[in-house]
Amino acid sequence: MDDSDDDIPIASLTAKIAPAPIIKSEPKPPPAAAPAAAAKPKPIDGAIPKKVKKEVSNAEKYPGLTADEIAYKEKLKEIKRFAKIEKQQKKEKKKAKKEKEAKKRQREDSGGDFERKPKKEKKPRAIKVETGPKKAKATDKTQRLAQAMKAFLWWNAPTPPEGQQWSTMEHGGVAFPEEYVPHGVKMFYDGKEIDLTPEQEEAATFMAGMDKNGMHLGNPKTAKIFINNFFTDFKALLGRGHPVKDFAKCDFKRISDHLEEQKMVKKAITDGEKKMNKKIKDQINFKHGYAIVDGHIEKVGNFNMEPPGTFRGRGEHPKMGKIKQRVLPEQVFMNFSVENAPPICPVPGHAWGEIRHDPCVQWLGNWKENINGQDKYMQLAAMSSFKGKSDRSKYNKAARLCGNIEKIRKDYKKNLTAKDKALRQLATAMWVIDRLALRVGGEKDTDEEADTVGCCSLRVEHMTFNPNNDDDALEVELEFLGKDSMLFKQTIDFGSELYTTNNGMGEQVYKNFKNFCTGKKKSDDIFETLTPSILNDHLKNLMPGLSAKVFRTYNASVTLQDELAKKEKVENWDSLTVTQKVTNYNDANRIVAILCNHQRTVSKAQETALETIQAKLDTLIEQKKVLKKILKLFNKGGDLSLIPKKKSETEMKEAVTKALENAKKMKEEAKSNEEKIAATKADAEAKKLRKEAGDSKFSQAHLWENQPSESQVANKIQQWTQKIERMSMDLKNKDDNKEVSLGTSKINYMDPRATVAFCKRNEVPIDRVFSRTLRDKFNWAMSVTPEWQFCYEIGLED
DNA sequence: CGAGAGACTTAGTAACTAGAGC
DNA sequence: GCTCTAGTTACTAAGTCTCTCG
Repeated sequence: MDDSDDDIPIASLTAKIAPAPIIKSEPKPPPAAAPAAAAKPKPIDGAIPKKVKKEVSNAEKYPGLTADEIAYKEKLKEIKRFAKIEKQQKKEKKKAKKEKEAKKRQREDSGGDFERKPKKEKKPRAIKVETGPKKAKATDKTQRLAQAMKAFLWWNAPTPPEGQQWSTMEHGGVAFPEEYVPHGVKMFYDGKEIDLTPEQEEAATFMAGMDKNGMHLGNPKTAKIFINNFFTDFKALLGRGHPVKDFAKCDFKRISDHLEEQKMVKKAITDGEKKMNKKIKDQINFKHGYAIVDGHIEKVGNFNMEPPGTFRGRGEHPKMGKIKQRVLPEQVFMNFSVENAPPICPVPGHAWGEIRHDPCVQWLGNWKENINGQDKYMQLAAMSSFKGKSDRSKYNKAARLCGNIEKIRKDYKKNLTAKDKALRQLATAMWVIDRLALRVGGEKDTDEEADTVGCCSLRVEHMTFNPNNDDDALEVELEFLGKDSMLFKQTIDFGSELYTTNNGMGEQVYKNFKNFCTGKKKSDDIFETLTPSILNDHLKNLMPGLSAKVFRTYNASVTLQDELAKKEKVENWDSLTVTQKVTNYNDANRIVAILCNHQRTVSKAQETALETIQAKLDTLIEQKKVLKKILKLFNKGGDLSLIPKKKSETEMKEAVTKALENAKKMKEEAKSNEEKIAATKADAEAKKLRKEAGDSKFSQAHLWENQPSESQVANKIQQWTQKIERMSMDLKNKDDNKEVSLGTSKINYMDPRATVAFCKRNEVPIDRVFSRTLRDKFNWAMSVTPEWQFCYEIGLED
């Protein structure tokens, strides 16, 4: 890893550049240079501006070339150097291996009973002389930065002045995506080639890159919206009087093929190039990925400016497909402390739009996107102190709800039967938010956004009374699209024990809903008197700081804790393995995820994978039947020559090896793009062949090349029984969980301290339930005792 | 008081990568 | 040692909630 200080932007930034009140970047290149530069060969990856000093010497080395071309040449050189070193290392390794084998052969040739070389006499171990402190194990810069961040325990540090988030803050600003480099591949209109300007070509390329079977174009309804929006923006780019008028006549096939080819070229990347790319990525990361806040290193969450493209709104978003424009530095605001040097604008000839020094907000950068006119922010990462503090106080607030929940439930229980309709609606909504864990559901403009709802915006059409035609039941089917257009579809039985015992008031809620829906149109609001602010204001009166979303956090955390406690009470709990305990934890997690309606869409690939497992399972079952028949032959003294034999696999194996070797060779030798594409194609073919060979092997795995013995057959039957059992369990698990997303509740809803305490009580390593990033995000929660409980008292900590 | 700006949290999906399994 | 898959991370859309302003 390069440790030169030119890639450390922050600590040395202040020292390196004089503080300037107005931000200006390097002088703008003459406008005529821009299109010319675009036509130049594209650098392999994000071009890192070289030092001025180096540029001068390079300019002498390559007279007549532009800076970009020089940078490109230099990069190529470096890649070649890497490749050379790698080749050399391989050669040496091979040589060493050869020598070792030769020696081995020599020993074997001498009859195997060779005389061992007399062992060299061991030198007496030198007495270590302590020369100073032990040298730390070599670590790379990323690791050292991670250690530095870990060393800062914000929960022990003094807090900034009231209302302020920080006292000093400096950072490297946002990184911008590379300028668009035209590929020159034409689109066709009505069978004819169309010339496009780089800007138009870029837009056409966005469309060409869309997955035809993806979530936008794969669905006829959304595809129509997407294409309409795209084409409107595209036509605006083409200008008035342009021959392109009808989307149906547009053909982007050539461009999509070109994109496919580019992907293949990228796949055929050598190890040297991979290393080079990683190095470049690291450098950008060091430059923009860290901030210094009140003297501590903090990780930045998002420092890459969102690149232009098509807007991918979810569900039936009315604006999906519109072109998301490229954001220029002039549109971006930077926020940092006044005494620090401003981040350098990385785009030559441009400057930041505005400079702020506002310590009351967390954001480092801010810009507006052109689709919905919404603000976007550059912020610190989830593991930072900013996020950690707000996360902890979120969970503590939810814990305080433990001590207030009885009072709140009493309050809405009383109001459920109030004479005032508004009060009854308020109480009913509170019941829904508490018991069904729905979001509050703010008002939405369906011309601008997808039509999704939450509690306050529920409409009559979302409720079906008596869906099962059972007049005695108090059942209601709730069906609507929630956040991210995720379907919520549940039949609520208000008469069930779940909603009637412990002051559940299920029957009353059912009555209220019936009452609120009568005499209304389908498109009318159920709670016409209620808004999120009325609801939240009321909640605030019951408990300071309380809002609707706290109920989701509270319910998720309490549910997790209760479910875990239930599991830990099982008699044989202590004898369970760590893996079994983790499975139990995941089961509890799943209950929370279902409560919060956290879903994921099953992708085509996942669906195919499931089908493959099912097919394999079917094969195994068939094979077991065959094995049983063979065993019968033994038992009944039948003709053993009838036992089917395994066909030779050698030929196929050899073909596969040959194809794979050939593809590898092609990949290594590929220089031009055409060769790289050919290599990737050959590789795909070889892998296909290998898969076929694997399938064929699997289909006769139960057989033998020679006649088996009875015990061999019996053994195999036992093996197959176990295999079938394992595979069906696996399939069932995968099928049950394919649509539930466990991650969201783990990241946002369940108090991490409950998980940490569970792990400590049960000697489950924390990394079995929290990934690296989650452990970093929840670093403040790691020190709790095994007895820790999610309760009112812990909420009083801050 | 309501609308909307502004700030921050919550969310699913696409892309990437580590490590289990052959 | 290599591949494939499951788990993880990056990305950015879509919510909630507070505060200000007219």
